[in-house]
Amino acid sequence: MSETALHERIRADIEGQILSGAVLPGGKIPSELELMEVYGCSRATVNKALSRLNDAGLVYRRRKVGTVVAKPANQSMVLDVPDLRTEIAQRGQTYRYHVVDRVIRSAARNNDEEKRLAGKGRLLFVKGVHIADDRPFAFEERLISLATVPTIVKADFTFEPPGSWLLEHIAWTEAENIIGATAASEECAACLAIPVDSSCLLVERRTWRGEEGITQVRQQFAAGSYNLIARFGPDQGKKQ
Amino acid sequence: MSETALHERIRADIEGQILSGAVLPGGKIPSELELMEVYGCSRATVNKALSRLNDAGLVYRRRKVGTVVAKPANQSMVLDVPDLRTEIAQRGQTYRYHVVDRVIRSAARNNDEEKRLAGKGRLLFVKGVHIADDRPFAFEERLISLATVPTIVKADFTFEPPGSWLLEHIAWTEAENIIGATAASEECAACLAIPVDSSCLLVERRTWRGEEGITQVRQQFAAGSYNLIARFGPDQGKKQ
DNA sequence: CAGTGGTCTAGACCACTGA
DNA sequence: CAGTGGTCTAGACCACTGA
Repeated sequence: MSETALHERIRADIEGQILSGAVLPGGKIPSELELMEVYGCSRATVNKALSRLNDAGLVYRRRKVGTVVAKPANQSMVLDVPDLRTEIAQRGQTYRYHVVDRVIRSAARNNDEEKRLAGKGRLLFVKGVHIADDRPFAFEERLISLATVPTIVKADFTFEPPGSWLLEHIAWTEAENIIGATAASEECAACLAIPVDSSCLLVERRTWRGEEGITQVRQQFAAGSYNLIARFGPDQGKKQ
Repeated sequence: MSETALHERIRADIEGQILSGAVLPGGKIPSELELMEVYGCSRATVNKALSRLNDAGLVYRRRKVGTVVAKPANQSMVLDVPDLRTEIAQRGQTYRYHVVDRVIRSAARNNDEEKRLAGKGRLLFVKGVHIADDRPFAFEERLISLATVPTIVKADFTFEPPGSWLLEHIAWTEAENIIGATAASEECAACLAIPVDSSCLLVERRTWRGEEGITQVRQQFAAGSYNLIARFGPDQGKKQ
């Protein structure tokens, strides 16, 4: 085995040709048979390289036609949505979560979204503040489906905030984030120690496991105190 | 060949066991040799299934140890960052871009970021407002590297806004978005027809082609008028 | 029909790493 | 040392699809 695998070298070669513009969108990549000769390897190896490029969306492949460079209509970026406790710890700050309110209740009768989340069970509502180095950092209101996550009623959130607890105990299969701005309500402003109506970053997230809703959460951050970062680049694909 | 490929069936089987919680994080997936017997297939086939799970971050694999279910630390979502003109058109609204200012200048001497973007060339600065159905929608300040994109000096932005022009004419390989909130400045408030200091969603984006900077842009949206949406789900991975 | 990719097999040698 | 994954080969049959 050489330093880097051959299939990886082939993949990088072709990716380079695409990104440098040497092969334009719509342009053809050599067929697997041709690449076998160029690299003096088996078809399985070039197939692996081309399949990865296909998975990454850089090319598409069709029988008889061959492998073609895709158009960069690809405007999707990768947004890391980290656990707040983890993120604050990584900054070297001390983390604390303060529970403002904690109630078990049924879904509101006039709220279809809550009813979908609750299913046939009840909801745990938790309101709290994330605190970094004794300064309030995020105001959070969260609903959790007890039908999906019954064991969370025993959790102690002064020890571990509900978001982190859920991450440790439940695998989600689907999530949606809506990111916007809002003006701080009186309660939010009091919790974050900022003036009423000042500008806040607002993140609303819903997560599911298959068809079952797990949680929905609304987080507010004082403007400038926190940003989300989304990236697109060639250094993707490294995990764990 | 059956309806779905065998490697895909194996992948889905194991994914199901992970997502349902039948195998917990840290739990072991059978070795390739064991799975060969279970599914009565060759090692290459189970390897392909397990490799895809590894790429997706659901498991990690180590020699001698085997394949282990990863902790769901995997909090990366896909954020679509669409072209504003396209997005407004898709909503069925009429789109217009109003140029507030347009200047060609050198990088500011005390601004390292501008100097990196400019390289050895000058910068095109464009300030403008995106308008949907005659209502101001976004306030935008943009710098474009003329070293990288010299032909943009001839573009008519009343016809096509600079962001859309760039999308049509330049392929980028890397992009970074910083998403936060801010309070509207006097100028921004005037352009968006909102009160000074009201809450705005702020998107700052930089794009590169290889090592060369293409553009950096700062867009502000009145709170509530626009949201970004990021998703994670099983319907990912379909491209083109 | 003929070219191209999709998938699979049976086997091989090797690298890494826990015991 | 022994088990496990990483990679590769040479070959096979098939499905799809443009000409």
